[in-house]
Amino acid sequence: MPFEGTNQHRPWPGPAVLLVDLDAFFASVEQLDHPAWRGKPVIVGGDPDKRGVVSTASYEARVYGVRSAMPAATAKQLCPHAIWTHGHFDRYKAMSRAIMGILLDESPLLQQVSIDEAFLDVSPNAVNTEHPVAIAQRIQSRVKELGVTCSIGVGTSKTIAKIASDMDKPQGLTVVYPGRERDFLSPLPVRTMSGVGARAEEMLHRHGVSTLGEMASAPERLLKAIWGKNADMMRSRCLGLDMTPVSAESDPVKSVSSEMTASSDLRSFDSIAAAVDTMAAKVARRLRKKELAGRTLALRMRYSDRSTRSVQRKLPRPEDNEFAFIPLLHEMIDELWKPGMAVRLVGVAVTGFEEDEHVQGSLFDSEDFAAEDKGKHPHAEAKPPAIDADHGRKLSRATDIVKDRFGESAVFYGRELQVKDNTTGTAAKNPADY
DNA sequence: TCTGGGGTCCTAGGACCC
DNA sequence: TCTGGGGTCCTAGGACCC
Repeated sequence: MPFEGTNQHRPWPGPAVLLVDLDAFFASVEQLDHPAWRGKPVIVGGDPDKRGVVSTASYEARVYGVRSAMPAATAKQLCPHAIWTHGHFDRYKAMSRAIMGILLDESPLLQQVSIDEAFLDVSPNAVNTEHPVAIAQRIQSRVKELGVTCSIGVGTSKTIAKIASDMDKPQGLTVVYPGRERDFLSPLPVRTMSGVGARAEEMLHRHGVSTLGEMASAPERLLKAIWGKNADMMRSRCLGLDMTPVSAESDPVKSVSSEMTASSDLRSFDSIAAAVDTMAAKVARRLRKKELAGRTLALRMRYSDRSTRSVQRKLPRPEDNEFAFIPLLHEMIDELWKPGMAVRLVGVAVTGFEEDEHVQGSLFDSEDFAAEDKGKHPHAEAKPPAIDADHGRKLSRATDIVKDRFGESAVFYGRELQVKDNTTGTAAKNPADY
């Protein structure tokens, strides 16, 4: 194989990028923490009987055809004897941090893509004279000492490293030497390229384009129809001409959201409002933790036929507490839901963060709010909000303190209690529940 | 009781301004 | 009375990623 092998004597001029991908990460951590589970099929995911999906399957479970994102009910049929867990996210985060620390030992140019994936720029230069393959091998052995494994792709760009990392799993090391990029990419199916999803693949196939080599010479019109202004970029990536640098700076957060699929469809305003209130409280709490406040509030619903609709509204000013969100969200429910409709998912999102603009309580702020609110809603005086903005901020900070001390499930709002049994939402994510 | 949750980015249409 | 575009902001929907 011209692209594989780990011959360190072959010179490596120019840029070198690694993509480090942790193998079946969540399942591997579970097997590390539960010695009795090692060598056995382990599935981390939601409940098979509550519309859950598979988050990660161990390689022993993959033998049975179990895959990530598969309905948990399907996975259960394929592998009835699998060991099942909802997972321990805080534990995975801690392990991920430790592994990212190992990568940072090798190069400061680390771009973490997700909890289990990161790019690392290890281009040889005056400071780093070591061969990229030697660095990759050392990373693999150091990660293994922590009790999990990783696969690594080595290439001259992020595109190449990413695709290479997928070629041989688990514990693979795939190297594409400089100058070999086009030959490596050209025979691969279009779907292997990041950015080509189900929809793009289908359109490409319909036009007789099935490999990256064919995509590189596909008509301008076709690529434009699929990727718009990114068409040229996608074409050059097929040619191995990706220049996107590994970026150590993390992008600012642009939205914070929470959604929940009910284990059975919601059919009343009260049950929908209860779920929405819970989502609003979760989003608000995460906003406060991140010291963010947003000006745009969005509500999303998925109906029993799986169609989805959303509405969004501007707030008079940036907010970070649920008492500012909930009255508005209840009005938005009326836009998306009419009696008789069955709802399987509700989601709440906040966007529109202005730089450095987390809001702390101020008397002037709450007067501004009242004035603007009156202007928009002429009848506001007849129906004052149950909790004013200032009181809401104080109340939400008080609940934060209780939750920090006693855990997320220590505080519930009245409506939340009604749906606690009915949904697959917050309860499953809370480590305290296991 | 098949098909999650948390994100980012792009597009298209309408409002609005000049 | 009939009529242009460019720019920007907002909204809703959808593709895609892990």
